[in-house]
Amino acid sequence: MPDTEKGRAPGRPRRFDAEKAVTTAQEMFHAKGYDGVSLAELTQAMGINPPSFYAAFGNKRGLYARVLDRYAQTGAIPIADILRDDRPVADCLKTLIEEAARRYGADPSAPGCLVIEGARCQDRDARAATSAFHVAAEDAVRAYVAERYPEAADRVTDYIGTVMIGLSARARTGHDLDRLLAAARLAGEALSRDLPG
Amino acid sequence: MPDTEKGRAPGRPRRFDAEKAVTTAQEMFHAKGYDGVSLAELTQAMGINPPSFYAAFGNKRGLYARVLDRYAQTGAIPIADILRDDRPVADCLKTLIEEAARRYGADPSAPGCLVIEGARCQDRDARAATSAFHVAAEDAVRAYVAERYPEAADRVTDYIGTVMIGLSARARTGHDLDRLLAAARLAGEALSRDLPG
DNA sequence: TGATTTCTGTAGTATCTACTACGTAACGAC
DNA sequence: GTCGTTACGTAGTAGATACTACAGAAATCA
Repeated sequence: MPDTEKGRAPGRPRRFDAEKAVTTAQEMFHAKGYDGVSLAELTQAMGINPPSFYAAFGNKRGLYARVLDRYAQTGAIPIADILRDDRPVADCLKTLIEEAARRYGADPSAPGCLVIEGARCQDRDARAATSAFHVAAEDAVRAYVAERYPEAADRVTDYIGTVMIGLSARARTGHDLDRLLAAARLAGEALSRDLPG
Repeated sequence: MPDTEKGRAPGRPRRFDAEKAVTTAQEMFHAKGYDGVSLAELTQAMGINPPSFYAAFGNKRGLYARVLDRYAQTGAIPIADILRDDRPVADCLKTLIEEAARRYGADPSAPGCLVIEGARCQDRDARAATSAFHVAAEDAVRAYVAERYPEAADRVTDYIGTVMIGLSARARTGHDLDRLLAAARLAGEALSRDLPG
């Protein structure tokens, strides 16, 4: 059974790189949002025609799902690495929101969080797709806090979510890294008070 | 010169109440956002046809401008009343964000802040219109803080803005009043720490 | 060599969007 | 009554949207 991986499938070979196209799409969705990017823009940026697009990705939502997967692996905040069991909970949560501020403000051409901003589009399915990622991230935070502060877990998780959404939105309205970081640091003060270490 | 106010203008009288139509539009924009409401939906809800709409409001943005004006007078947070000179700054700012949480979560059919959410639509002109209101509100907060804490004004204003945007977004994703208020109260803790009274 | 499979480009589709041309109806003024 | 003015309903406009039917091209398989 040789060439199981590269045993060229029959049929005319695809002339564009689908992975590269997903990367391009990620940049566009991050820059302008799901609603702000039209299929015509996508296909033009990819250098292909609509039929090739639909053959490769199914539809706009299908491409968006692949973009979200890619973002989760390459662009999203590594929550599990930041929320450590060997350090104070409040410190780790502060690190989390400061890291969010840094990433959201790092690239002015892709401001904010792709997932958070994607949750605000008009397309139901696209919103649902982002929601899954968002819920997973929130659950991770809640479980982390609950382990040492069960009573505070819901409240703190809501607060963290509120701040991160706010930071993402402020990044999108053009606030620079310094201002985002200052706001994140101030937001962290509430955690020191609520989670005495 | 009698009847200057009610000296009926010549021509066929308008058969619909423009003010009531603005109220209807406000509810719709607040419920679904600027992009989420089409002209067809607006005219249908108003019980009129497109030509009557355009004669009365100019275009969709014109109507939105009137909605924003109305919201500023009837639905927005009375910032000037909340930020008092005879009370600690941190207390007033806490009251501000808690009042925001209350209003954003008060009506599930009109969640969040009309201005804040309007700033996230795809139409440039509509965004600019909301931006004016948003900037004015932020300037009021900044000036208030600066009077007694000049060094902290920018940072605190950014933080307040971040939290309020976050609260508005969370209201829109269905969080109830209690959760919004709890997050707002926790957010207020940072102010106590940053603005020692 | 076909036969089969898959991709590609041309050229569309229906539907939605904000917006309007036009003829008529309803008023006040005279 | 007629005139001027304004609002009205009918029926559209152009442009954008996501998406596709179809025929031909380029590969593997027999």
